[in-house]
Amino acid sequence: MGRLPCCDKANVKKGPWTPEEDAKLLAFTSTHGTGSWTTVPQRAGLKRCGKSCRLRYTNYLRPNLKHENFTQEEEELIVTLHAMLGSRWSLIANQLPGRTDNDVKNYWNTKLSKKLRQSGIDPITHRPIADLMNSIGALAIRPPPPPNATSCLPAPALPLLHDAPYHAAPGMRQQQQVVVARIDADARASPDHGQQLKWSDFLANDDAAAAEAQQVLAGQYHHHGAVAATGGGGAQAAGSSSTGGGGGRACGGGVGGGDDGAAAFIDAILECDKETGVDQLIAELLAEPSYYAGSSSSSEMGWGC
DNA sequence: AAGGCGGTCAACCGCCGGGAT
DNA sequence: CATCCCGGCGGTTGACCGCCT
Repeated sequence: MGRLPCCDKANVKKGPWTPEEDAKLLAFTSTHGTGSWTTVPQRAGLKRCGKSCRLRYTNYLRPNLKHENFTQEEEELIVTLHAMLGSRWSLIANQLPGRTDNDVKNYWNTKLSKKLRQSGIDPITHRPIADLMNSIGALAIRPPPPPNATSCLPAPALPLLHDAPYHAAPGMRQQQQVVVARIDADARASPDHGQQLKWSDFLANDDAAAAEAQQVLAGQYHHHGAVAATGGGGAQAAGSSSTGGGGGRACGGGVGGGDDGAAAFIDAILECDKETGVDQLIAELLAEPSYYAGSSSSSEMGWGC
């Protein structure tokens, strides 16, 4: 059983707000305040869902909202905070007076993420894309093709040994999309194969992220000018690729810094491979031409035709 | 001129957490 | 403790607009 709808959808208007509706809502909120949104539509004489009223008010009608373009300083702050908090837009928006979470989210999705990508920074991890490709290239090992297979293997055939459940902080959810692929030999070759690396060992908890954000806002963060540089700064804020060093618990190293969970996790796996000699096996497998299809870059990565 | 296409952004949807009962 | 209700949040959608061919 799903939840009951928040309002009677049959009698509720949807779509863009008219100036008349805006005026009614504004008049009501200015005299009565916002109070209980579920009763606002009825009391304000609007055929709208309460949630719709709240959204319209907070994103558009609320006093002191900025409607002009984002400034360079705001851009840099968004990038920095996103590097630490992930897509927790309301938290980010709280640090930008006059901006709403919807504003920040839209601006990120349409402009900033693209800008970062063009600067060679992965907008999800805030690490240089080249680094990520190297990591993935070292990890994405594919099983030998079946005898009758064509030279093109589908990516989903990858075994996922470390795709274990973890308690991703909300801001880290997108990092679930990072596929960490390993070969079975890894687990067998490891003397500690009973233990597995887990994302959770490498993820910052919310408090830590929030604390760091506060440090940034307190002026302890020295940003690096342009967004491209700030992206690097984001990577810096999240720890360099070597900060995860020492590897994960399974291989006896220390746990990577919590503020760069994904990077530390990947680095720990690489470190573990080194200790167990699996990296040699991986290198041999990578050197085997039959694992690759064609010569395009995506094919070289073994991701299809 | 018209259709295709991509970018932008307001709005919706569904889930979640917290407070009230 | 369990359930309900509400507000808040993040992801997604779709309308609109301008540019290009």
